[in-house]
Amino acid sequence: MGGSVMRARTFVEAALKQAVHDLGWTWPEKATIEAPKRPEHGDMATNVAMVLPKEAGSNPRARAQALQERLLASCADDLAAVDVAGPGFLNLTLSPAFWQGTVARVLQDANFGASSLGQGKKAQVEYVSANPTGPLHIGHGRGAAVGDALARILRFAGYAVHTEYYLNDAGRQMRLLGLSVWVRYQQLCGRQVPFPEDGYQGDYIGDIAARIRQERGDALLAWSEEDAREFCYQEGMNEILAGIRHDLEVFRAEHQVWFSEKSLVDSGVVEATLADLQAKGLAYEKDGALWFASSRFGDDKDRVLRKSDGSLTYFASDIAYHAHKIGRGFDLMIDVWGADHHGYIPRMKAAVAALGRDPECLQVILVQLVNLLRDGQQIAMSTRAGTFETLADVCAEVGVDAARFLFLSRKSDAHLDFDLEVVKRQSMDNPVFYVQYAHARIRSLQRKAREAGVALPEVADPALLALLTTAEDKALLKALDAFGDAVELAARTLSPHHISYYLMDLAGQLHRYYTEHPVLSVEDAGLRDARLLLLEAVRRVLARGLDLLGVDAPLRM
RNA sequence: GCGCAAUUAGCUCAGUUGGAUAGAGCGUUAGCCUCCGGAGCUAAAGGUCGCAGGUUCGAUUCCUGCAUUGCGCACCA
Repeated sequence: MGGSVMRARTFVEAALKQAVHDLGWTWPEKATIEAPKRPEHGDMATNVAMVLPKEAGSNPRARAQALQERLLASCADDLAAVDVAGPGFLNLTLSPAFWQGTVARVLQDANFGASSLGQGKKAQVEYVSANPTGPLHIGHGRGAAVGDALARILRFAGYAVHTEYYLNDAGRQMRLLGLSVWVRYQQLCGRQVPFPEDGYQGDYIGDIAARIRQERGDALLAWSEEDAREFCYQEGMNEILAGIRHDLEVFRAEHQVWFSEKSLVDSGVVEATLADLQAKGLAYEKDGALWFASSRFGDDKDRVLRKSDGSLTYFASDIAYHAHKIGRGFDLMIDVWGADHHGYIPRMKAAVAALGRDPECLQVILVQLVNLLRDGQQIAMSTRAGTFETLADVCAEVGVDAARFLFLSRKSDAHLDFDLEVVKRQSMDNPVFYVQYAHARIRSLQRKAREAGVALPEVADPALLALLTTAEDKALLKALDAFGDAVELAARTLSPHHISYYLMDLAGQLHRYYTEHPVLSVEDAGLRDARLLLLEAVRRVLARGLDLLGVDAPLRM
């Protein structure tokens, strides 16, 4: 077997399947292969002997013993031990050489840990998509971190990923934005105009109005009400949007496409989609409104598409948008939403079904609200500006790395306390420093080595790697080997936090190793070189893992 | 009232195709610097995985009921 080019799980799976096949049995779907928690259970364990059909042999333990003999005969070089345990578990211990080969695999493969899970399928991640009516706040930041990390992880897992921001530039909120700016402008010009009750009250509205007045003077007062409002809306949205784009760029959240809702309406895609639904008999007129028969696809009730006053609901353009996505050939559509929109999922899935697709093509990631604190005291999240509530302000205070890592250290659908003082702290309260420190420590060691004239060996010679024999060596090697498993888990479950947990574990292994084993001060030059190679492999995996989260891997701290 | 989610150590949380004695950090306690960065490491204490049933060789994981908490239930966005 070619154990030297495979990850442990891949190797074990192939060897086991071959052994099962050789014995004339078929691999059961329920069989699992996993790294056991307890070291005495070997490096990899399988329940295959227990879940094989009864007719395959007398009892689980006997089947396990047959497999044991088979494996020892065929893979003696890579297997140090095969044990039958408990009710029929098969515990495999891989040879030291196999684990040591992990260093070479990492150093030779620039994409170590990458997966072919996605098989090149087209996936789209739509995230943030906040209405451009004000600056992004901390909650949007969490959505941005999750969406962006998801895109990075899915790319690494073999998907062709596109990222997109859906711009709600049509509808009531936008009219209200225009009106809010217009009223502020008039007030600046000395007109006594009452501010609309549901208008946007943030200071940024006044700033926009002031800028318009600075550029145009009182000229707008002579315009028609409609023209002035339209102008104020355009100016307001453009300025706010520019701010959003800037904040996202600083936050390292990339959107390849900014998709305009207005363009959907103007180009007739919305009307065409509604007509299509009607033609299929899935939309109908009632009480002067147009309804979508979403209850036929599992939703609680039917939903309005066009109100009796003739205006479209947001749901109508949302359906059209997803029809457009489907038309662009995405196999997987991922929408990142605020968790308070969870009630919206059944109707959106119903829409996808009505458009003729498996509703599973749409995966909605819910992102819970962020509780912003300072020293345990909650910071009010009002619409007023001034406190540290915008994403930009928070990033300026705690840094992008710390903010992103914290957002990605928890399941997205769980409440999160974001304490500004804790996130600034450089301790395990704030794991980003723990992981980054591990990377910086290795860099520091490599600097020291260079200064001492010690070069990293160009090839990871198995004879050198054979010197990596301690318990800490093996723990580190196994952790490196497991990177691909973490990537696949994160991609499969659309959960970036698995990468964070993996990195905290790997960093912990590194710190332990560092404390336990000297590298440069060791007598034996061969052992020194072997350890340098191992640490470079760890550094590369740390850097790649951090990159999947959009977090910097620093040279020094 | 209906629906969705959550409930794991004192605190904050991991634990996804059901696996062997349930994990991490913080906090607490006791240790580790003549040595490459102590922003680190080691160890201890700490649990009826909300409660009660069920499914099976085996359940924190799957099913049912109940309790508590949060969110959602518009011709709102």
